[in-house]
Amino acid sequence: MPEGHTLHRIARDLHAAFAGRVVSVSSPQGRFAAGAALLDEHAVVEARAHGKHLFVEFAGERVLHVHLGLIGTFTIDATAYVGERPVVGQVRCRIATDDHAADLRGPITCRVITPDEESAVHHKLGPDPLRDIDGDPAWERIRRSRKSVAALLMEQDVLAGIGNVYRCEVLHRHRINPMTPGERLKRTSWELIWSDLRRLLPLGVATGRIVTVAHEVQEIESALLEGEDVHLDERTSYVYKRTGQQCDRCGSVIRAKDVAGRTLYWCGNCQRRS
DNA sequence: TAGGGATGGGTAA
DNA sequence: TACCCCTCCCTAA
Repeated sequence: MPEGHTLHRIARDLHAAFAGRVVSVSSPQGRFAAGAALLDEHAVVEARAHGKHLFVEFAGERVLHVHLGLIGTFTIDATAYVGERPVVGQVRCRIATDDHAADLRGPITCRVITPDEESAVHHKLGPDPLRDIDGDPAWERIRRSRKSVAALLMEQDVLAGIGNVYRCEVLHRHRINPMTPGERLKRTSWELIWSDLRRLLPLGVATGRIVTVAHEVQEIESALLEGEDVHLDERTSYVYKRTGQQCDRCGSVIRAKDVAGRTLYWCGNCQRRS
């Protein structure tokens, strides 16, 4: 679930449900009881995301900082009735009003921080395609590194919000060899990557899914332009989790390799650009 | 129906 | 490098 688009979508939904409202905050599971007590019966000012980090600002200079990790989820639902909503599973934190309930499960980070501490988190993150127009700070890091572009795209202090799916897919979309060292990546290649991520991530926010295949990208973009609801039943990718299948573009067999503990998928035949 | 792997990343060893 | 968070989805039976 959680690459950057997921967190921005959650921030958007939390903001719509709770901004300007006094909320109840609890920890049904118990592990966040002390933090919840600091936020309970305070007003939500704003919810925002930077990369995979989520911040919910409350009145009184208190900020809820959440990172979902690999398995965390944060669901926001309109409640059909007033009152206590049944707790299902291990709910670390619940934010609720009379008409909405948001349940956080399985996060790697859930803590209350100060605005200064939030600034420190932002400071450690690279530019986020959903938040920043200028990607050059990432390029300055990449062009000085001997690590592969595949590794660099995953480093959150280089570029914030990109995970394994977007990195594999964006490199395939532009025929870039994932093993190219950052210092040998062409500036034009970087510009293609950055502008493409700026295009693709908002589609992820809008649909709640990672969309990278051209005909789906176009379908969703035109639907959004028309203000229509977007409906996608098929889950497709060019290379992600397609080991052994044929590359749509050249017919070669898609390969997989563990790169720094994560599975990189790519086509060794048509991804040759640097 | 059970079991394993993953769209992450910090910390301990 | 191993473990943890303990969810969700997919596959094998």
